Amino acid sequence: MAYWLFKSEPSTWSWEDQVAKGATGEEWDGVRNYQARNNMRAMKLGDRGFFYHSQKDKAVVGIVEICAEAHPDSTTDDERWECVDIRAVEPLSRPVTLSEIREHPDLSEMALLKNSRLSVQPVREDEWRIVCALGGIEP
DNA sequence: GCCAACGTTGGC
DNA sequence: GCCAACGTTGGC
Repeated sequence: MAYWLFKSEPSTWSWEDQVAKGATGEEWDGVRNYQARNNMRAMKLGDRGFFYHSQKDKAVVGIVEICAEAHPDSTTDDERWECVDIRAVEPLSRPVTLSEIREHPDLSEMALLKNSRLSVQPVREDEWRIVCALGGIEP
């Protein structure tokens, strides 16, 4: 199983919006960046991801699961762009903020810090475990 | 609201 | 295929 991180501005699409979609989930559409798209193409059914709120929150707030592998993005006719569907699994007991991640010595390699503008990122298994621990949930 | 970083576009 | 111009993102 692989791990990922999905970044969203809460004013555009928030964790609460994601939770409201329930087990059916929702397309992670609108991505127009090749690196982010390639990451989504690499995702397998059942892979897990962090849901990160950018802008005001700047924190990982929940766990999501891939519930449909890459398929054409319904918001465009441009066949270059694909997306996966994700569904909310559970919220973190407490959000893990960007500053906490930055301060943690074992999280310094996270794409969130190294490539802050990438909206869909891979997360290493050790990073996954640490952030889950900080968030007060089981990995 | 500003600005740095960075990805994309388009002219050459 | 290079690179300048431009647009967008996201932290501060």
